[in-house]
Amino acid sequence: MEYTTIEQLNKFESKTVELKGWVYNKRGSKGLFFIVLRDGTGLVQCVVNNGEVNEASWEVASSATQESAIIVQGVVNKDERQVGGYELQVTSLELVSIAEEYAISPKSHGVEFLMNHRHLWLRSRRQWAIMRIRNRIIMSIHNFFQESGFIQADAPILTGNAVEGTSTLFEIDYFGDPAYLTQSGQLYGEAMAMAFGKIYTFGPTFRAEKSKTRRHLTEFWMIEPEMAFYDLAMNMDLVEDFLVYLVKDVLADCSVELDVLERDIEALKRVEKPFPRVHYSEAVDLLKSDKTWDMISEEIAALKAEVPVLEAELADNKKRYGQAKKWEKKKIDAREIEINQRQEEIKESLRNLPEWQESARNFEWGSDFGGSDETLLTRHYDRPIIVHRYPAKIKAFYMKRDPEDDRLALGMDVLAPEGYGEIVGGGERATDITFLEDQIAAHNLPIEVFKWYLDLRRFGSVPHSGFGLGLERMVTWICGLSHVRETIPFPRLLGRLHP
RNA sequence: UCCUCGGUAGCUCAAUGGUAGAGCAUGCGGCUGUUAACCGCAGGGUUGUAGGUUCGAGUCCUACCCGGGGAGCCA
Repeated sequence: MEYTTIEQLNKFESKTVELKGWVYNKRGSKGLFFIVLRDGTGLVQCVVNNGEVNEASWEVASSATQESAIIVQGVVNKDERQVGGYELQVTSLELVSIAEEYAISPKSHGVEFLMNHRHLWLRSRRQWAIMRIRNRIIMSIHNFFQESGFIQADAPILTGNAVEGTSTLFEIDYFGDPAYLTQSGQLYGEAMAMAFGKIYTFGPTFRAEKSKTRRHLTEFWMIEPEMAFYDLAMNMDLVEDFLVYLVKDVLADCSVELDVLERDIEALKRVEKPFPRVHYSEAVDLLKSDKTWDMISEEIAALKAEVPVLEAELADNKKRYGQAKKWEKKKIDAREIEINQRQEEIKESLRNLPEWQESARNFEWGSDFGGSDETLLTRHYDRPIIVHRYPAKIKAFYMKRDPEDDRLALGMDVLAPEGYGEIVGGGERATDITFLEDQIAAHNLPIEVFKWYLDLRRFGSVPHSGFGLGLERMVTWICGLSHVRETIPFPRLLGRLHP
């Protein structure tokens, strides 16, 4: 008998194995129980037959509650109908510990409830799939850079100054002096690139802005490569290769996870080189175009047409309800909830879309794109796009100017498709010390704290570039989720510090 | 900070201003191939808080508290 994990069951067909895990779900009848076992690597249905196990094992099967810990021995059978494709015919069962009444039942729950039980919610199947994909992406990130001659070099988390002077940071007391939790490893990354050539940082990042949206966390993980002797074009080539590489790995290794999440694989398969490269001015024109206006009008019309259809179904269901059998009533009730939720979604979209439409049309050259603008831009394409050369005044002080148009900075953002928006921000850095000194003054930043940074331009200044990838936003997009909060084990959000 | 939507049983949700309900979960009973199993029975409520309007408030009004979504800002 061999102890193994659910993930490895395909190597033990028709053999007897031992599994250790938790009861994910249980159903059964007088002499037969179906226990869905969860061990962290997957799920498997264990069949306990009264006639085939001893009394002690049968007692464990009858008394085990949801999330009770058990050790199961049994024969592995291939069964295509089951989750994971295998089933265990149980020969013996041992109870490790009985679980109290479990809060998260197999039915649906609201966001607040689940967030309050995040420590338990992580055991659920969707969360399992998301965390495994997160893990796969992290591994691929390291592989990509390590294979390409980068070394990982970490930037400090505690800093004495705000990097860009724009964001609101978390302030702490550092032995009597004010200090901040880092909002970016950027400047340190540049120093390390001058030391090692090509580096990447991978660590937590903190933003104290009071953003309450599906794209924001107050604590998130960022990957920031920085490369000496790279210009903007090379930087864009790198980010393109990088993202294609990550998506390919997830598609190759996480088909089960993507399936659990019901992710549209085709959308991910379209993530191929080359990504459209859209000049800021071009993006502004597209945003203000009739094409964008009409696209939204069509969407509004489609949503408006959906309302009477839903209402008709609701009325029809109500009519049938009186005479419906019990199981039909349950179906009607469930459908009613679905319809109500859909109606709320439509209402919200109908509130938002006209505003988006107006704001896109009235967009002024020189402003930064808002969340809705990014969504609208990406809807014109089937894969990520790279928007480059933004107005300098909306970008950080260290951005190099476009030699062909001084109003522009050599920055670039990658916008993910399907409405996911900005996942990468980066660009080519300024090399001229006088320019940087002027910029620091123009941004009202204290020159003293940038003394060390300016040294980088004093001793062998070279063209260099880099970017930052928001891990959680990447995972949200790859998994096709509606909110970043599910992409990190214990999300920190505005108003959320526990558990 | 501002805009917007919401708060009813442990959970998810119903309830033209007129007797607060259902499903799940829990307990008991039935069923040897179930797939969020099913069937029967039972327990379970100060409708977020405080006021107000009314013969009568879950429903209308005011204030506050908590949560969702969005703006600003950003990965």
